[in-house]
Amino acid sequence: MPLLTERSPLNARLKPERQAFILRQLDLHNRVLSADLSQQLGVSEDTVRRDLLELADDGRLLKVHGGALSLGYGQQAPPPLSYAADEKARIAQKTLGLLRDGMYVLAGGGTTLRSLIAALPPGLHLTVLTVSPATALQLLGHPGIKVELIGGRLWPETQICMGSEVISRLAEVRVDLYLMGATGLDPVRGLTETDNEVIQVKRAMMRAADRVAVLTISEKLGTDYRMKLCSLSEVHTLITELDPTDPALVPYARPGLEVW
Amino acid sequence: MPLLTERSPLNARLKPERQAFILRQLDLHNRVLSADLSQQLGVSEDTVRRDLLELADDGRLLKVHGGALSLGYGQQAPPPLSYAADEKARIAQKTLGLLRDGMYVLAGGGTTLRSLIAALPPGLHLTVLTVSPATALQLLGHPGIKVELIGGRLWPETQICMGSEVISRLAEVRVDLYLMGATGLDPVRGLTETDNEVIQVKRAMMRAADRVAVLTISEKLGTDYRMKLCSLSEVHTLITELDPTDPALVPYARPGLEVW
DNA sequence: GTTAAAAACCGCATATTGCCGCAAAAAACC
DNA sequence: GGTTTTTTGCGGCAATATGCGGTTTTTAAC
Repeated sequence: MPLLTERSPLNARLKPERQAFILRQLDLHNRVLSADLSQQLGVSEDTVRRDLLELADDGRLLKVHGGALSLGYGQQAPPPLSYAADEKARIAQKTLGLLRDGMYVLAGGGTTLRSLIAALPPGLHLTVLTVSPATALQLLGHPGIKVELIGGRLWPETQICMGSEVISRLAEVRVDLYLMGATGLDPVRGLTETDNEVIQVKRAMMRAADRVAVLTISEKLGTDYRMKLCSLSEVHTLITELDPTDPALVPYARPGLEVW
Repeated sequence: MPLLTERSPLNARLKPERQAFILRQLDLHNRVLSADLSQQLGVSEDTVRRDLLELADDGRLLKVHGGALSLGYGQQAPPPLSYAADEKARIAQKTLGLLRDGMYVLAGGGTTLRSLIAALPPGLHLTVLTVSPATALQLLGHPGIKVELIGGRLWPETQICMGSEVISRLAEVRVDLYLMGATGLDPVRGLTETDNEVIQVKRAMMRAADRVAVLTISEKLGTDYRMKLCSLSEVHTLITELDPTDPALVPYARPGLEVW
């Protein structure tokens, strides 16, 4: 048992100093262990853990079992939620009803998906596959979720990985559910997109999934674009922020398509 | 028994003198403890506390539990970029000398890499492969750069894709340069890591690259961790924020290793 | 799966610090 | 010299911070 060397290592007796030290270590190594910090700072692990909790509450780091991680270097700004935050939160809440513990889920990009991720309950255990690095990074904040990133050429316009490499990877997997964001959605034309590459990727994802759920704000209902992705009959669940009985949703009701 | 430093505390009995003394101590040490000041000044801790309160009200210092901190403490680790932004910017500037138009480059994760990306000139044409989604996303801001994301299981601890899938993908590529961040770097033990998985990925990247450059702030020089990644002889270029002639870099000088 | 170790959590005891009010002392004022 | 104002110290009490023992949860190993 080492005697206290007259003073703790960095004279970090004041709480702000301790916490600054912790953040500095995090910057340096991206991860810290409570046990290490306890020894370096000369305080009990309980104190370290309380510091980590405070810093985590302030959004300065991500607390995990045994220590802490620096959170996504870039996107530590928590409020990048887009304009229709309320609607998307409602969509997220409904979507939770689709998720079961242990599921394999494909997730696209888009702000609606981000909102869903923010609403995921801590206890949920999922394996999520995605072509969107942003989605993948955001999912890291949820300890129960395993994240599989499908790599390939990353395009600036869509911020997702696209290309033949991605398609062939998707052909090798099978998942329970595909959570898809929509670009254009019309009762007659079905789902439409502006980019042909995106269509190829989304189709590959649909083929890989037992069930396809489309998440979209009602604003996109009735819009269509040049390129057709698929017809509504290939979608199993449609989730909007509206009540399922809302008149705007009537044109979409059909056998085999659940409207939530 | 209070030691008399530089000035007899008993001479500083008047409030203005006491407060001046406190501010001087703060300038000197960036931190003061109420208990210490009470002893040094020969007044009660209550008086010290009242002094600190006044000074805090005047915005001259930051009062915390147990003492006070010099201002600017909270700004030491602002969210935008990590604390060693200056050093990393200098590293980035040097690293640009390694890059040529049309190159294929492997990039790791880490804040040093992010700083480099921020410093990339607009005209530069590169193809960058990376296992770090955060790095990939940041690169999207540069029009001239093609981004290839190597997918796989994404781990929260490191925020990079790791695993056998990544390794086998890396075995299939060949690039001109690998820009590597360092965890531990020691003249004797070479490069060391805390995580065995990371080592596997980094080794695969080294095998894929004609040239390996290690980017690190000097703070990491002389640190080592449990697991050995490789010896210094396998590194071709070492870039720090220091001048290449700096004494701290002397132990690293050897044939075949350029120190920038 | 089961089991064992580690970490997290909880409540509590304790020590330190902060704050309020008061009274005495000092200083300032007339 | 007497009065007023400021300053200081002290006691009591609340708030904070920290460590410790016990239990629960998580993780990892088998």
